[in-house]
Amino acid sequence: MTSHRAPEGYDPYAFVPFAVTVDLAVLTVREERLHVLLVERGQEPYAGSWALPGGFVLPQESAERAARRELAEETGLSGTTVAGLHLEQLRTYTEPDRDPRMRVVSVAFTALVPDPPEPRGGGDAAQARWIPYGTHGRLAFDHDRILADAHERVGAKLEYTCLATAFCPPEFTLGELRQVYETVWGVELDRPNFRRKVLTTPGFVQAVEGPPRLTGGRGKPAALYRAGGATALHPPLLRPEGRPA
Amino acid sequence: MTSHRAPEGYDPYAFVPFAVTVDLAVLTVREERLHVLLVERGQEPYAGSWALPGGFVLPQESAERAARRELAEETGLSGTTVAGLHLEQLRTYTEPDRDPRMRVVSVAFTALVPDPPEPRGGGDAAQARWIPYGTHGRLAFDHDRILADAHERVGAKLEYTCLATAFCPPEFTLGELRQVYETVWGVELDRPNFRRKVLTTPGFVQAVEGPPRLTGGRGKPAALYRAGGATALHPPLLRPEGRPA
DNA sequence: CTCCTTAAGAGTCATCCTGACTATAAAGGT
DNA sequence: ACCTTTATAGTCAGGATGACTCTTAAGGAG
Repeated sequence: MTSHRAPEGYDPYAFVPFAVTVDLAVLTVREERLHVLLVERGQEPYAGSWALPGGFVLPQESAERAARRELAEETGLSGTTVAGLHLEQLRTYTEPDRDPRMRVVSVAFTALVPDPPEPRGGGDAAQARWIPYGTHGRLAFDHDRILADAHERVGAKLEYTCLATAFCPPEFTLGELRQVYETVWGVELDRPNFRRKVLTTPGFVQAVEGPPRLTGGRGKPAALYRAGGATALHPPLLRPEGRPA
Repeated sequence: MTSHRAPEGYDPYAFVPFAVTVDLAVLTVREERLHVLLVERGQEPYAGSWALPGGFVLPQESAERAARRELAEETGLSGTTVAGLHLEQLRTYTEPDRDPRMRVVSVAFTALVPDPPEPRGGGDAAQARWIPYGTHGRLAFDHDRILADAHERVGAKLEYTCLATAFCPPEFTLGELRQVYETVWGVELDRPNFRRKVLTTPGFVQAVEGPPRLTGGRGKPAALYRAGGATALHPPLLRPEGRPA
């Protein structure tokens, strides 16, 4: 069988049309908790339920472009801000009955954002809010599954990439970076060991000149760092206890 | 915006229908080389070019079911054999112009098969063949990209999962397992160190009772092993030289 | 039959990385 | 003045790894 032939010969409309959507698992760390951006659905099915933001891919868009467009619409972030965000394709969800209305294939993305702005309630959603991970009830469609997959994926990528800096503002302390790991993994890490690991990995972070940040927090003021150029972590920074599949 | 509303209100047919296909990067290790299952396209576009096997997702199928069905059709493997194969969703390719005929979104899968049967030339493809990785010319559509992504993904997963056993027959020697790593990574590994790592990782492999395999090869006969129950490798078995992104 | 080649398998050793831990410095709160 | 909190420096033992050496057991060439 050739790769792209329709079931009944070549005719673009000889088969059931699929709708293609994107769904976004937008994660952030706020006040030492992992938060997810959710929208409240305004219509059936699942009216009143929380769902991941997302929407249809337009005729001339790639899925990633659609994801960035939807993200800007939902969060009120500027287009240039959204353009720089870490956005990664997670997986595509294709179960025939995942949407009761019609056949919808959804390309899911994960986005990591630093210290997030409060989303505008506007747009087309009834409301869009940052919800602490796990405190939402059941989400619409298969979005529970998507969100769980996103969490697992992000947790795994923290191990062997420098992705954690995507949760941080441009300049951050090592304490804030450690907080990202602790929050996503749900564990406590040893401060000195974490520091040693980050600082001895070439290109993970780079020190920022100037005085320590004058923060309102307690304790000794911390030095500031920027994300370094590296993307991969060798050797990785493994989760304690070994990672169960 | 609610998650699944059509651009112009709710009407399943109010937007351009997308075709949804699956493409398969089926990899195997044969004669110390990585091979890919490719089909020769019988019609335009790209008639005469090699392409990844694949095809349209049928109305009541998930993408994974479609992938298994196509794989059975292309390779002539029995349904039960295909059911047990390692099949993993790789990524979805959605560039608007990736297929010149129409808007086609393709969900790509990676499959790993042990010592492969020669595919039947039958089916609908002009021919289906195992081709040594890299010796094919340019593939049709964006299949070069898909294949490269599959290679990279498999190489990465060998590091931190027990996936390598999916390339091996039910009973295999440590030399065969090492050959998988060497072939996919394109490096040579130290025999004793590889052996130590595999044997000290709980659940990676389990020894098979009985005499060593009477093989036609030279050298001391090797003991046989089966895949153990473990799926993750902790700590991972990292590629030499550090992995560039 | 004997030597050579090949690969399996056992073992050594130094180095690097990590986890656990102690200690000091510098801020805010009471 | 203390106490709490956090950053930062440093130590130390054990595990994992990379680079080796050595022995064992097969096939092939002469």
